[in-house]
Amino acid sequence: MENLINILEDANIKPTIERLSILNYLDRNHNHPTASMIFDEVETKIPTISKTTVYNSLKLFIENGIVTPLYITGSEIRYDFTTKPHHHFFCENCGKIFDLVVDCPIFSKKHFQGHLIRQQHGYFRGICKDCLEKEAKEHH
Amino acid sequence: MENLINILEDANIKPTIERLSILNYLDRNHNHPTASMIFDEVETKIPTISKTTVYNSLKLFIENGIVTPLYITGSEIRYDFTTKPHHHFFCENCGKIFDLVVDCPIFSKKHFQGHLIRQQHGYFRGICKDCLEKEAKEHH
DNA sequence: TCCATAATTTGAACTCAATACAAATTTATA
DNA sequence: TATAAATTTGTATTGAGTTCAAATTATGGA
Repeated sequence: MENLINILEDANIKPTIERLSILNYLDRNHNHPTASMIFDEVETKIPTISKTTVYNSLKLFIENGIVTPLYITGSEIRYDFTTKPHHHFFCENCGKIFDLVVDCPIFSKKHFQGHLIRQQHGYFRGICKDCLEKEAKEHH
Repeated sequence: MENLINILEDANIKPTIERLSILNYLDRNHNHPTASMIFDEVETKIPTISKTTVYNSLKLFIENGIVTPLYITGSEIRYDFTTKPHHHFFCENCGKIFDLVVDCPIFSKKHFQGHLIRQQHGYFRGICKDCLEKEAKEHH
């Protein structure tokens, strides 16, 4: 938790109890949650917290580069505690989003064909390994 | 237009005047439009068309693989007349989405780390070449 | 400690893309 | 032509995300 305070302070964000709790959730859950998922869990610890605070905090985190928004499902934004760049896989069956470590030669470039690159996203859609195996078992 | 009829029939979609008009728009405009942009233009030719028909048609096109939905901006879905796989660049300044031709070694794989791949998306965010040049000119 | 100011949080109202659904219309089939 | 099926339409609804002013909390000086 001390570590999370430092992360916020390094990003010039005052570490309020709400922000810490949200960041703590993201730190413990690398499952690319929605704002609702975050709210539901944090609410059990801070019953007075509002959804607006969750959105406000996430916006702050994004603006300061410690969280990355993922536009993958098309229905809602997923939030990713920014670590090192990686790809994502979205299972159209179970809805889970997995991290994929891909050796991508374009990653890390700051300029490309004259454009300034700030963020890079690679994501795949399909059926995940787990769902494929379950399916195979059912048809046995 | 004859060509578009074939595309729909090959996808087992009855080529109604509404669907043809929507596909015709996507064929003429490779600027990754929103459903609203499509509706606004098609409405000038078919004044009775409804937004629901636009959404229904796009859904049909997607299900049959002739259109790809892009979840890039986070606020609305963009539609891409499916041709060959390519990456996208989203300019955070002007909002335009460009096609990027990238030599990507992962593209075309049908399986990856045990997952079945149906779609692959690579997109970049930043400031586009045009906006960078305008900015440079202003600061002269 | 007290007070004034600033920062943060809250909750209700609102926006808007997308969906649901039943009625109306058009098209296909017997 | 009549009946059924497919398509379109328009209204109502959903729900993630935003707006904004009031309430609360934190900060810093006297």
